[in-house]
Amino acid sequence: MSENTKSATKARLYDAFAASGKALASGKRLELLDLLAQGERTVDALAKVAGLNLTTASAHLQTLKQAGFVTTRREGVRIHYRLAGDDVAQLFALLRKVAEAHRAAVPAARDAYLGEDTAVELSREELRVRIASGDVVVLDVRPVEEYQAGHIPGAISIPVDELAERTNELPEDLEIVVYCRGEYCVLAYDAVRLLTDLGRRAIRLNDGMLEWRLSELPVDASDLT
Amino acid sequence: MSENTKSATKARLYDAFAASGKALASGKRLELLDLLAQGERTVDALAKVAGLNLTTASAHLQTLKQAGFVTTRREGVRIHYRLAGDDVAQLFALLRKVAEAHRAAVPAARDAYLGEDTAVELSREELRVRIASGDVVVLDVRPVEEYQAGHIPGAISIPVDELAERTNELPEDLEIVVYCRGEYCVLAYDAVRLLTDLGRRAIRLNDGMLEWRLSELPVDASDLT
DNA sequence: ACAATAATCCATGGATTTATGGAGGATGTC
DNA sequence: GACATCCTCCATAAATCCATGGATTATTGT
Repeated sequence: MSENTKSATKARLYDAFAASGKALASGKRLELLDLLAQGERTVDALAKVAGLNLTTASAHLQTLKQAGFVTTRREGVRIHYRLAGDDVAQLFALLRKVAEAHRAAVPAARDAYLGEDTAVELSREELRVRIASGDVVVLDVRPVEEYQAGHIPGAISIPVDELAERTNELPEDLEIVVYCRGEYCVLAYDAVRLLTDLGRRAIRLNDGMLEWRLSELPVDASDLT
Repeated sequence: MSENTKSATKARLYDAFAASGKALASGKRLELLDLLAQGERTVDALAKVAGLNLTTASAHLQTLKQAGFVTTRREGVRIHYRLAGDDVAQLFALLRKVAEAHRAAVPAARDAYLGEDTAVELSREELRVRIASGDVVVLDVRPVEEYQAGHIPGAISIPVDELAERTNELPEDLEIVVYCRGEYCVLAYDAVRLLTDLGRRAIRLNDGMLEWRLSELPVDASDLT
């Protein structure tokens, strides 16, 4: 192999890796990955939740598919996208972690979005202990589909936008541990603020379903729809 | 916070992550990361090794710096770049792993570059056992600077382009275990082919220094400049 | 102060990417 | 078969990225 061919094939290999890197180079695509990490979804549903034009969403999903991050499954007239594997979720989580650790802009953007919440949080391990001892109730505030696709065993599902009128479904004497998609998901922050304002004892889980799944803790799924 | 502001701050957070993702979106930048994972280097040195115009290399390094992946240190007239942390190397390694697992183009490009080598390889654990039993010699074929920045304890340094005229430095009776930068580094492949042609018993370590470091195995460094 | 070296900054043209309408393909319903 | 639905493909204009040459800044040596 000549030196020229060699450096050309080398470039091709790095470019092949970069093709996957490119898929991580757009905020919208990361948002789609974040949603897909919760379970599979149709193009239409993803577009709506992410606030994207259908065509644009489809194009981004094609890019993710090219990168090998997602796979598709046709069911009748609609196409369901899902993550190609746990390693993809892991890569996504690590990208966020590294970015937060080394870029000042990230914590700033994070606080602007989530609210600069110094409130106490519970770690996964603490939560498991307290579930076992039975002195807490676990609340999942994600949309119902995501709860059905997989949730912490024993968790109650009340999507955050229904929470105000459904607080009566929560026992009054127990502390409420709230979680949602992951470390940067706003839903649990909002829910804790709402519950606290209503005089309930509510606390946030450190992170969310993404990290729970990645640490290989048990996950329950509903058979409904 | 209004719904509009909220979705704007949400977009800003995802875009902040994507800014780091963008740094992974170019083959040249990945090549620079790969080099930096071996130890710090000046802009000029990086440009030469990666075959880049100085200006272009500098621009790519700025991008990596913006992403938080590298930091700089000035020493007199030159500026040394280095990885911002082990987590960056980990992210890089995971990107490659995920890309290889889910994109057919990657294994193809890999074989084209490295040669479709079905030869036997040694895992890190096997190597540690055989080092302990003393029936192998470990050979580092990376450039000397990289060896000096950190190598497997006990390894001999002979850069691959000096290997042909320096084989006499290797003991004749022992099997030679060769390693270089990492899983996709061509140097050890070339070295094993060369040594085998010369009638030596040579075998490749599974991967290289990158993975050795990430698995927190002991690393030696020379004090020589 | 002056020159030399290393790296960054700036301007530019060419290639890619992104968002978005509109056309077209696949599937299911009537 | 006609039609509706969901999604992808195509064309296009705006924005961004990439490589490169020339100017500029920071540091060291004379």
